[in-house]
Amino acid sequence: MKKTIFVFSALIVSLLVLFKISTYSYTSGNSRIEYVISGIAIVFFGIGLYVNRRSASKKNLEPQQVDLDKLEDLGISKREYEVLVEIAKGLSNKEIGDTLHLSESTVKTHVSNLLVKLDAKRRTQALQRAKELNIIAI
Amino acid sequence: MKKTIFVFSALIVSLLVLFKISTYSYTSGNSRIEYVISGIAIVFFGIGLYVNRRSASKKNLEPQQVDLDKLEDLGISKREYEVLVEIAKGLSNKEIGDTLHLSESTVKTHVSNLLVKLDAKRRTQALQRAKELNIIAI
DNA sequence: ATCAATTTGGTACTTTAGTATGAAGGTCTT
DNA sequence: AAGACCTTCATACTAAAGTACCAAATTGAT
Repeated sequence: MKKTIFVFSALIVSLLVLFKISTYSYTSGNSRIEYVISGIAIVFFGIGLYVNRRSASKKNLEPQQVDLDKLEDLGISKREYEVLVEIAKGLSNKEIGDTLHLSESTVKTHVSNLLVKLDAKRRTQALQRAKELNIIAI
Repeated sequence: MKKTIFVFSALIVSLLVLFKISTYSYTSGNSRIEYVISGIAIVFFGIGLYVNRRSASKKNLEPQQVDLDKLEDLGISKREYEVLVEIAKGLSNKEIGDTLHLSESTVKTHVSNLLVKLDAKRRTQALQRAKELNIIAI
């Protein structure tokens, strides 16, 4: 939350500076108050833009972030999830067994359980469901 | 661009209203100018937030746009691409045939050609390659 | 009109994928 | 310790997926 602290600090400083400017404007000449107000409006409009740009760029990354809480809801175990990730890479059951040091039989068991838990008939459908549920990246 | 028009209209109206308030504040009593300025700051900060929220939600959709020029480079025909899209939805060859009004044989032919053109051994690997090449959404 | 590529479809075959069922060891909780 | 769940693996089977050829109608460009 470093960004939040920075933004709020900037807000407070801007507020103080503008208060002083407005006070100065008042004592020296009133005809410039409109300009000061315009300046304040522009500055805070810019700050509003900046703050949301930060949070927006965050949100662009979040959709590719996995929602690991949903795994518990779906009853998907760690090992099953590991298999799911390898499926997403386009590997066959045999290849998944090699990379995770499992027999093809075990992989098939995990895949079968995944299909039930993801309510899918095929591994491609499982991938599509997993993407919908945000439990795998991209 | 209806949103842009609305936002700028709101900006102009806010500006006019705040100018009148500030003028009134000035003639009736100067002690409230700080409050007016604070109000202006908050309002324009909020407008800045709103404007960026609109444009941010637009940008979230763009990265999932397909790069159709690459299809020519890869030699993937229209029909083959249609089959690829259905594969991404998790459909079986039979189901793809039903939705595209093709026999399962034809779908198999298209899939086989896709696998060669995408340099994949399986349909799941084809999906992963297609995502890498940005030729399918999500 | 001809040639190349696309689209469609078939048969026959091999290879993966997926189901069903059983079993055994490990872990964690009550 | 007993029960529940996870993990591992096996066998036997069915169902898809994928390959290899072949063939014919369609389309697009030269």
